[in-house]
Amino acid sequence: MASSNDSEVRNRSRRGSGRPTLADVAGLAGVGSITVSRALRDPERVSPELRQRIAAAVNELGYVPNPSARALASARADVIGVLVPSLTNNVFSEVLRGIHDGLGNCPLQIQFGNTHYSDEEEERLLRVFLGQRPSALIVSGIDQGPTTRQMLQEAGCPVVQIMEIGPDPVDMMIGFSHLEAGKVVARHLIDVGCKRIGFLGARMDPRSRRRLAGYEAVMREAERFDVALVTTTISPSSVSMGVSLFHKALEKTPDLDGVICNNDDLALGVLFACHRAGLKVPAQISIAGFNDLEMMEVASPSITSVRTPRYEIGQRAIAMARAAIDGERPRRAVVDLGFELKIRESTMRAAVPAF
Amino acid sequence: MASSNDSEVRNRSRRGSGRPTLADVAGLAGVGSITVSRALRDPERVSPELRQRIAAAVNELGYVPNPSARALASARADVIGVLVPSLTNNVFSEVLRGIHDGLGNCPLQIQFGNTHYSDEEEERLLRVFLGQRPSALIVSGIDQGPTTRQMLQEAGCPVVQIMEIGPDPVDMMIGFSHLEAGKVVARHLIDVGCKRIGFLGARMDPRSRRRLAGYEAVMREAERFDVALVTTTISPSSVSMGVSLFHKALEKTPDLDGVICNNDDLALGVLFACHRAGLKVPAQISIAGFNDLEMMEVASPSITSVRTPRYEIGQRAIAMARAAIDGERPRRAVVDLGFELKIRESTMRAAVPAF
DNA sequence: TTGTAAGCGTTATCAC
DNA sequence: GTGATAACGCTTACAA
Repeated sequence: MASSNDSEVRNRSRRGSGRPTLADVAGLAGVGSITVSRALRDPERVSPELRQRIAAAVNELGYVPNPSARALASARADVIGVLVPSLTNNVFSEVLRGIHDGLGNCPLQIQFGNTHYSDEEEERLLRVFLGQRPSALIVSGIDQGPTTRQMLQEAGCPVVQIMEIGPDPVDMMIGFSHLEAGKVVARHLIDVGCKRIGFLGARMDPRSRRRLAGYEAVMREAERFDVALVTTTISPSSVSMGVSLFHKALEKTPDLDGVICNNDDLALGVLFACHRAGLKVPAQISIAGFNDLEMMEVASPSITSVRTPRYEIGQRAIAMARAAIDGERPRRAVVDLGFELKIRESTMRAAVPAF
Repeated sequence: MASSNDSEVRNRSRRGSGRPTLADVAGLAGVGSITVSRALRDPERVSPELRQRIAAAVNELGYVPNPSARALASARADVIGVLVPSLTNNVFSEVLRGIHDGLGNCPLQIQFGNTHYSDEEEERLLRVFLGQRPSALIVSGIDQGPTTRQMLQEAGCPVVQIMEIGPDPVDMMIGFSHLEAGKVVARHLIDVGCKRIGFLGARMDPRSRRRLAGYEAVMREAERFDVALVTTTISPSSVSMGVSLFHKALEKTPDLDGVICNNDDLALGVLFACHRAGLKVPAQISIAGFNDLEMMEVASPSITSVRTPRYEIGQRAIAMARAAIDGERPRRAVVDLGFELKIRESTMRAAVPAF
């Protein structure tokens, strides 16, 4: 009998879930429970023979490890906390999909939090997450408030900021430059000969504002900027919001011949509004969106948009986090995944000479 | 000194996270740690005076409870496991949003799993979730495999099946009848005078199939059913898939004058395809979708669809789970949230006499 | 109402 | 390579 008193102790116990424990497996396999623990976590460190006996016992008992006990004993949970600002926005559903897929079948769990674009909520959720001693944290954006930022810095685990890049990462960053993206779209509309290029934006979170800043910079440089061309709202983005923003814009600037939308929902709304109003796209007005949702390519006309690497951001954020957890730590790494302007029918008109 | 040796023990400790514990709070407040535990979980059971001293100590120390320790000691985690088949599909993002919002700020955590429409994956994830001893489980659909169903039955916690209703709930159910929804749309297109009504479907998960069955039943009853009218694929749904399914359907049945789409993505694709082909909607062809995404109402023409209570399903599923956790158990409850046909321009043509 | 004692199931530590 | 022992931080059971 190699068995210690592990299992006897268990028999006397008054509480418990009734499910098999490490000690039960150990008893059945005739080894100490710590050996079972090792065999499960790092099989290399246990002799092949015991390894097999243990595997058999695990199978017979249908043993499933208790993650709470593991977390308590090791002072760290196999959980990655993920904070996103929205679940409605399909941009973030694709990020989440990338995160899930990036996980593969490694034994890490994802814990989501929806901040609803609120700094206070982000701080609150972070506090909750930190209470679990997560293995890593993934947060959206680079504009955390001072308290949140400090909490992240003192989190004691890898932190990945996603969606955007900037000069001063808490730890790691992965995304692209929204300012540049805004510039590229604006330049494109100027190149195809648009004179009065409007900007439509909803939500206007920090990333939206930076895309707007890119637009404004290019427009000023071309001496075409006009505040009346910018129409925004802090309300959430939607296709119908695209319709109403477009109507507002037309009221202010009836001579509009190009519209840059802060995302594809708005662009689709503008397209529908043009259909209804009998405006020819792109002959009378050009439309550009942002994110390049799948539908942009098959819309009629197809809509120019900026392809953003949403899925990749999620997937690689997890990869970076896992690498950091495993000790391969290129800390303070900033990864620029770039973006790609997809030029489509909605902006394909012959360039018009400047005068 | 009311303090026991709690804190002294802690000082000798060799492990630990360095973060304040219940015992530290107890020491500072001059009470036993169990009193702090009670004060935190059920303030009513502690005298106002101690309650206040404890609150002060918690604040001073910045104490955050350790959920692993709690879960281990109480043999149950404050976690609700949620299994959905997809994160891409915006139907489920709205369910998730409802779930999050239904939670409010109660101290329950959500653990998501994405089954990717796979029974095996569902079973695997369920096994993982069960290992955490969740407080409740929410699963999508009513077609779990036998193993999964048995695991759910033996889970020992409330189980809510969502999205659909059926005769034999594991525990609780909330959703609506997809068969009826399919029937209602088919009847509507017949009512507006369509003769050759096609059905377009992607993914074809069990709910899709039941909507198709509803369509087929009504079409047979009207003696208009024709297998050539049904065009489906097991590939995921998308707007571009709507375009290609529509092309396929037109090849088989060029006399198509109505299209019922299994969801709104497909319907949007059909609308775009009609635009490109110069087909007038609804004059030459009627289009109906499913789910009533926000964009259906502002599309041009606006698209008839079936409004489904996705957000409500999520929200009420959580409410039901919470009620059951709290012991108010109307077990084996089936809640039918219904649906609503939204008739819009895409099917608004004068009814044509039968001959 | 409050406290004591004894676990919950696992892992870190150190000895063999 | 393997094991006994003592935590990990909290809650249940029972006593006062």
